[in-house]
Amino acid sequence: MKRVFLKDIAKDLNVSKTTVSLVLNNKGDENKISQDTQQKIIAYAKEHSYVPNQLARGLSRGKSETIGLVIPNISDIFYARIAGFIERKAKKLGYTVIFSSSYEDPKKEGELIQSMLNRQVDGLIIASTQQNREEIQSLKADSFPFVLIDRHYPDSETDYVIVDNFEGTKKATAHLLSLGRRKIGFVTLKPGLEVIRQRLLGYQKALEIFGIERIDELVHEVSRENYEEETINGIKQLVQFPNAVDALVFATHYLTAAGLRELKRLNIKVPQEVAIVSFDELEAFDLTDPAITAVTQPAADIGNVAVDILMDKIKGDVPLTQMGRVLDIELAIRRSCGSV
Amino acid sequence: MKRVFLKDIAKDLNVSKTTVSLVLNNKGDENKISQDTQQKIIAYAKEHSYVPNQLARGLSRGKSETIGLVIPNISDIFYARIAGFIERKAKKLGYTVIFSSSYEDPKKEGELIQSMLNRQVDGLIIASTQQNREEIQSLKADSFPFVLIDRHYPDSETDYVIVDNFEGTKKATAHLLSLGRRKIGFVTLKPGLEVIRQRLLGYQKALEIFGIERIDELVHEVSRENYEEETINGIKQLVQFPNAVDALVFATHYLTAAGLRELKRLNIKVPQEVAIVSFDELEAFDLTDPAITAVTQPAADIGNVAVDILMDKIKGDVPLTQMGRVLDIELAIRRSCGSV
DNA sequence: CATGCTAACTAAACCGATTTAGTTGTCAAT
DNA sequence: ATTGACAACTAAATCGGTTTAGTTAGCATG
Repeated sequence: MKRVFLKDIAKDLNVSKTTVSLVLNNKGDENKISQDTQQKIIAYAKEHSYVPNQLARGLSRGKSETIGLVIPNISDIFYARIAGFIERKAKKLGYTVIFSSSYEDPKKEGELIQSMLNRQVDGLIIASTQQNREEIQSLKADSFPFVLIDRHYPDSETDYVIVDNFEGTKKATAHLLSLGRRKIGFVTLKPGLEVIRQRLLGYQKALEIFGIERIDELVHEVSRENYEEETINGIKQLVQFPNAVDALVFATHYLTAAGLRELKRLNIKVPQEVAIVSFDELEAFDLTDPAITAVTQPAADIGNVAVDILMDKIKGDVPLTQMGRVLDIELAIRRSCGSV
Repeated sequence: MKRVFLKDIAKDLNVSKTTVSLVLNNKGDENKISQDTQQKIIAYAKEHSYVPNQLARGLSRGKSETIGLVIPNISDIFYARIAGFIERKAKKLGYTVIFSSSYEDPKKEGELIQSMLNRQVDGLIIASTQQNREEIQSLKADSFPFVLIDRHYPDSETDYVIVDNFEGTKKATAHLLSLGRRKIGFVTLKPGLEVIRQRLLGYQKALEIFGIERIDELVHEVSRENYEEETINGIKQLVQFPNAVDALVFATHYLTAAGLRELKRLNIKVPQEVAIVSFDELEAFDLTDPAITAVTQPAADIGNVAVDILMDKIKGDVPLTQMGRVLDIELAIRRSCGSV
């Protein structure tokens, strides 16, 4: 079956391209194209299964019905889940999603954003490395529609959808404290991301509330590139005199997995000797030994709300106001914290 | 900073659009544009950070430097991982990836493929619902570049990259048999997918090799939509007289997770009373209680090989021959099968 | 001095749509 | 018979590139 174009339909039906275009875009009535002609065109289009070339349409309309998704890593289940919700909702609204992973490289992130702009995306959803203020500011200056998710620039006024990271680790840590744990370690990433800073602050806040002295040595920071090895080393230190912990809070799901692996290797009983809580989770955290208490993030909401806001921006319905949405997290209490 | 176009560069430098286009596409030398002019143009482009509009370029060249990825579900860690590898490799080669999830709906899958074609993707990578032979055949008939992954149409000659599903469950089941288990159940999806059929056949083959009689009641098939509840019911039946199993093979990672959850709820000791093996895995399967023995799939290879083949097709280097690649799986032996 | 070559460029068509600014024909009202 | 209104269309510009098929000027050659 040969592909047909507007031109072909026009020629075959002895009408102009304009007429065909108007009819097929449902603007026949408002442009007073006769019912007769409309029927003819629609029938012909259906029969030859005409579909417009999106590149041509995009070029001439200046919109591509595409949104770009820039995330740290599509293979991370957290982002994969969000991507799923974004795609589903976007598709429902007639948009296609193109995505790229930055792997936390700010330079790459910048290139990805540029590349998406060249592809004329109508809007962007970005989980930023947070080292690209310039880029983001310039999007804003051009009033290009975009929404930040998961991570935002606290002192730049942009639209964003994030979770309450501070509250997350605060709640997690407080839960351990309320169960009587007193030497609580925190395994986290080296500073750089605001989300990570917030998680540290939440941990510290909980200690403060319970009147527990902060011991810097109990916070172990690992690099993203080499987190497995460094987490292993961290655990080894944290379970030993003089700062042997009785509980650990992990700042991400993969740190938790790496940490628990090492705790098992060391034959340390969880939660009896060391209780643990994870910020964010993997799918089988309810099946691990022990099941892992975790701060759960509302991936569906993040995705859906982000698309909602972005669509408002694209449609231009909303004024200039920037909307920040901070979603609540929940603590899924399982066995690893020692409370069950 | 205002966006500049070819036209602007041409006007400002008093040359033609043609010249600018040729130079910026590295065709200056072969078209005898003087070094002088070339320098000027390149410098100007760099200074004003010119980047071509990909829609326009795509429209006029008939290529979009985009590849489409159609998978059942981006939120499934298996596909998310593959997507990550595909994206990384494609990006390296200058391609952008657009993706869509079919959620196993053949009709939707067909629409997604069409929609991607309208967007002028240069090629497609598809993990098909396998209910769209027509669609796939027509791609082939048009000699449109595409590669099937994970699932293929066995009797259609297309390019594909799959894993050896048959061998996977055969190996898994044989392992259980070699450990002395004799009443082995199989929890799987209702028929429909060739991969699922292959997994069933592999399970049956292992039984045959060991001279064990097949008992139909030991195969429990669940629907995708309601797999959790149906798996729970299945487990309840499979651990009871008269067909109480001493081992279970699960056909997918999520069936395994649901199954293990129920086994725990029923207080059945794994692997002592019932050993289990999973086809495919979740990230924390080495941390579960007990750690789950699983057939592991080479996501990186699937993604990379698929892109390799697709690029060959797009470049047109290769003749018409269709290439099928069946990748080996491995059995990651952990505690749930009772051998450690 | 006409001819041919080549280096260095360019005009204009084209990709496949959308959209602006008309045009044409019919009919009713004056 | 003229005017105006309106229904039913359409020609051509436009989006921002790529590419084909030239053109022009300068120089060497017989």
